[in-house]
Amino acid sequence: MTEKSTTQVAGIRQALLAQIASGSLVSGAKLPSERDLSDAFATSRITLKQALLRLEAEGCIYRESRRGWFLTPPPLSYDPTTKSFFNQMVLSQGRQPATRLLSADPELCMKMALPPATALHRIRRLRFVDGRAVMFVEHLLKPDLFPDILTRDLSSSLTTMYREHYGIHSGRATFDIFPAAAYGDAARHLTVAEGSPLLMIIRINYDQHGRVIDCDREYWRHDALRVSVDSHAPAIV
Amino acid sequence: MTEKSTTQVAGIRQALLAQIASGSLVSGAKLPSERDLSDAFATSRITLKQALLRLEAEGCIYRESRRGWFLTPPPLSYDPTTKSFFNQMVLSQGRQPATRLLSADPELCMKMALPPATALHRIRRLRFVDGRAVMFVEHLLKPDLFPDILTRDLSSSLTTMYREHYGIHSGRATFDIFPAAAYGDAARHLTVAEGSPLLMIIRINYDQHGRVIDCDREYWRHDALRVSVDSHAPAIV
DNA sequence: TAGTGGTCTAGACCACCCA
DNA sequence: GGGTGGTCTAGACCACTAC
Repeated sequence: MTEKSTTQVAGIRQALLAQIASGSLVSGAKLPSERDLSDAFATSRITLKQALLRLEAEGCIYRESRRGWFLTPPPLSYDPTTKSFFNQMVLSQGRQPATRLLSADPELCMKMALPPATALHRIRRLRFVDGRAVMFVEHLLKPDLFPDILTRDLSSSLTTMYREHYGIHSGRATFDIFPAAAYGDAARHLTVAEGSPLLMIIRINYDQHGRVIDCDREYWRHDALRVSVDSHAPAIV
Repeated sequence: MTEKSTTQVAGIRQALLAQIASGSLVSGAKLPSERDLSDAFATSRITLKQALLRLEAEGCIYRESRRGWFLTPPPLSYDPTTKSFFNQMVLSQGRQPATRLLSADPELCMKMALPPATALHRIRRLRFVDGRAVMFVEHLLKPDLFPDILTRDLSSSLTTMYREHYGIHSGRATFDIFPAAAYGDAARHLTVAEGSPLLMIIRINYDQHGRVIDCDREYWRHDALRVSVDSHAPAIV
């Protein structure tokens, strides 16, 4: 309104947005290379990249490290107040979920609200929507609740396994949701550049008796979801 | 873990983090200028700036446009399921809230789930915590519910005014929370660079009868809050 | 091996803030 | 008016991907 997009970066951003809106690029499509784009806009690669970084921050495009830039698919809707977890949530929105097990180890860990150096199991998984890696997750479990779990098939639903093999039902959960940045393993597995913005969700699950079951640390591509919450009136309902 | 911080940017980031952790910089303190820092690390200003941008993405530091870089104060905790709004929320966490009215106009607007070109009131405000501008908000009201509201003191709590002057009580609300980027007025009022990451919250408020009261579009500095949700088990299960 | 993005240099000018 | 961050240039080499 006040700024009439006088800078080059803003102008390039607008031009790319127009191309996207015109439908010449479709969801998931790959953009031309940075060098080709900087030639096309008669600017330096750094300036062109700044425009791409802005569009990335807006969630219009994303990159896979060293592979290129792509149009972002529509985001998932994530409602923490429902008990629908990943597979069910993705399927109910007409998308295709997949999960890859990365590692599963016993580990000393000082996270969660537990005595220091409590022995925990750490399961790390990568979750996909329509073939795109959107979430890297670490599950931290209390081993005494889940004997032999590390020998089972850990690429399927953990919630279902808790219920069917261990008689543990998910009840309450608490969520902490905040923007963060990608580093190390999370960045590599999400094929995201170091320092890219992420949306982090830390979730603590409780069973039907109010005991802590496990803690999930979810690293989401920042453009992959919208969190939707409906605060029902506390009345009769 | 796998990456041993081989890049300059990663090394500078680590060094700055160490300085911050050592307490040589305190919350709210201003960092040295980019030129001084790039001299100190014997690198170019662009490279140094990339390290600052990463720390910004992590929420460790923030900038005020053309004024410099500062240490980020602790974030607020934001619970959408409570009915505690801005002033109350900030005070309850031992911080100091403030609000500045930016504008209040009638406007044709096609947002919310309303017939197109519905006449609405648009109130724009800037909200502060401990003197730092953390949220730019647009309130869109249905004018027939709030006669003469544009003539009142709009820098105080709207919720209280709804209740005391119009007999309208807030009931249910829905929230849509997602990362976005700063542009135009939002960027300028938050003294944030164009394209900086934001956390956006779109909130629709309903009254005690289930009617839409208003719609808030909140643009938060991405490092200023954590969203906390407790999904209570739905009754007996 | 060719092409991609990731990183980096050593400068430059401009717009704005503050004393 | 001096210092700040915001923007921009015209190159360069490296690490990795895809073929």
